[in-house]
Amino acid sequence: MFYNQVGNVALGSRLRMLSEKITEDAKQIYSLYGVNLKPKWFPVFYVLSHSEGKSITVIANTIGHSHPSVSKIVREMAKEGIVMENSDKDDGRKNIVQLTEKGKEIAVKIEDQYLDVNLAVEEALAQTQNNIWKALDEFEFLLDRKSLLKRVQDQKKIREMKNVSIIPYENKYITDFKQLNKDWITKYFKLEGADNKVLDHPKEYILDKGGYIFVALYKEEPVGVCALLKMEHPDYDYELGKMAVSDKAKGKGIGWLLGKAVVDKAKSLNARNVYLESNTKLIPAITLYHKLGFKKVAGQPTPYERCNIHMELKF
Amino acid sequence: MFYNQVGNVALGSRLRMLSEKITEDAKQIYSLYGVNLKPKWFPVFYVLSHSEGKSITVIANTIGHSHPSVSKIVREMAKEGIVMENSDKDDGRKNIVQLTEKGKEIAVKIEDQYLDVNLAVEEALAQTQNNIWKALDEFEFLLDRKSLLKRVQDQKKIREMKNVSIIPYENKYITDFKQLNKDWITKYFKLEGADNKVLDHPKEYILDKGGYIFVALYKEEPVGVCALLKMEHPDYDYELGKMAVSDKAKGKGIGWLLGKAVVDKAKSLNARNVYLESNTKLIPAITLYHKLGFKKVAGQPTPYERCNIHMELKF
DNA sequence: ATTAATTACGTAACTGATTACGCAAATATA
DNA sequence: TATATTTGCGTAATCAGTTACGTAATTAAT
Repeated sequence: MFYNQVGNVALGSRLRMLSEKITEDAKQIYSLYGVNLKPKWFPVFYVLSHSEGKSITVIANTIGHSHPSVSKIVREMAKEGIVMENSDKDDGRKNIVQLTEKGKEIAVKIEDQYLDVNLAVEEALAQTQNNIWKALDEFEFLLDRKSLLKRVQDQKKIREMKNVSIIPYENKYITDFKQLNKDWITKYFKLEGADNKVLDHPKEYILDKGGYIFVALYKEEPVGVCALLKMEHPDYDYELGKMAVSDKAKGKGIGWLLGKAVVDKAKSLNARNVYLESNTKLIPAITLYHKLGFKKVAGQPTPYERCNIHMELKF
Repeated sequence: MFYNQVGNVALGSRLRMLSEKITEDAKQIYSLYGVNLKPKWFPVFYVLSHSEGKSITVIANTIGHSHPSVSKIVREMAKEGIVMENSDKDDGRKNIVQLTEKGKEIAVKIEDQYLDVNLAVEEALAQTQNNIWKALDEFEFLLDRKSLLKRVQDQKKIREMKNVSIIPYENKYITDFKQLNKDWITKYFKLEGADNKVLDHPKEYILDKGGYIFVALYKEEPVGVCALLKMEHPDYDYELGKMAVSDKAKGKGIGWLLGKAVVDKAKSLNARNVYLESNTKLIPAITLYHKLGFKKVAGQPTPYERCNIHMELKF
């Protein structure tokens, strides 16, 4: 069968098809019992047969339909004399729907049908290994906790992370190092003197001073950079800085991989800690730093105007 | 949740709702991958990406849609430049659809999406006790073997049989005995002299001669009758006759219960066999006699014109 | 006490499927 | 070879739901 071959991508279509098949039979089942109800009326009818009048939106919410859907169904049922509509005395907007005498007669007649359908389905399900009701319950529970979309997004990220490699800086990446940083800085702030100095001469200002730079490649193309800078400070040994990830490569976990590489490097150098400066406007960056284990600390003097938050990761 | 409360009657609705939820997410998943496909196009797209051109009906049959549905989908996809249509050289009626270059590019792009969706769903399903795919397989298999309608019908019959009681004839049923028989005879044939004799005087012509009559009550109301008549014949001991079931009580297994009662009575009387006469036009009756164990035999002389088949049950 | 926001619900338009129907091409039959 | 039947597929109408939007009634805020 086609849907077994296609795989999980087509679960939606398959569910719809089974649903149609069942509804088709349902139509005939109603006529079998001489009950003049359309299958689509059933959820509304059921709600009303267990209560003394409910408003349109209340019905819609309990059965999980939109209110126009209920509105239409109620009108059809009213035409058949199964329900009657009255506006609420206290709230003129509300349309209170309840079963007529005829409707109540149907409610009695239909009891046998409930019994038979329940037994028929139960008997069938008893023969299965995987109970479809329970399967639906479980699957809906899982989707409630985390939507299909989110699950696929996560899977995408995991797969794409495999195409990302973090390598040590080489001189050929000098323009990428500058451009990637320039891009994000100018997007949110403006380039400062200190930026130009470091971005134009990474060797002199970072590497030669005992620092390190990492480059993230996505399918061999440089899409992110991050530096570990040596600090001359009594309390701090290293600083994480110049982290930049290209916009088109966002959402692949590249920032996390770069941060991890820098932190791991610092650890391997027996650093006591890593320090960093950022701006609270950069919410995704701050979130990332938290994930990496950084905590907010009181500020240090900094040459950068844009900096308004200071963080530290203690080993 | 509503649908758990309602029970099996609403399985169709519930499946549809989950299907909608999934399709909703699917829409966003496509855009996540920059693939310009509507979810509803997917089955058609999938078929085409695995073949070199197929006709509308062939696609419709493989994906289990109606052909107008495929026709519309193809037109939409053609408008987007994803597929192209050409009429078949050998058969001018056929519209052969295949992917364009653009379509093939999408087919490549979408591969990653297949992978991610599959893994995402599989990961979710791994956490369930009742696998929804397997549940669907099993349930569809069961429905293929016996439709939901048939299952409910059977259940209805079983329940209604419980409301049927088979009791010995009493004089107060004399009009029912006559009317029920008259109804079916005049519906298919015409009343004969022999009929009137027996129907007007059951005591004289049946009971006093060593025969028996049974009455079927449905909810205390007489809805069927059947007689076991003593025969004066070297080969046959008893005859099953005057079986009648009211139209409004058909499909409740009443005929079977009456037949069973008569046959059991004959057995308890140490009869060697039971004989009967009928007409091949009465297909449900003949089927019932077969179910009770009667077999066709060569005819005996009979006072009834309508009789064209003779059957015997040997103990 | 106004004014603004929210709520209830009806109408209209849209969506993704279906069945019904009709025409033309191909195939079977007399 | 002419006619009847079957097949392929497009168009139209329908169905069961949706979203979008407008209006009136109620409730909240100034």
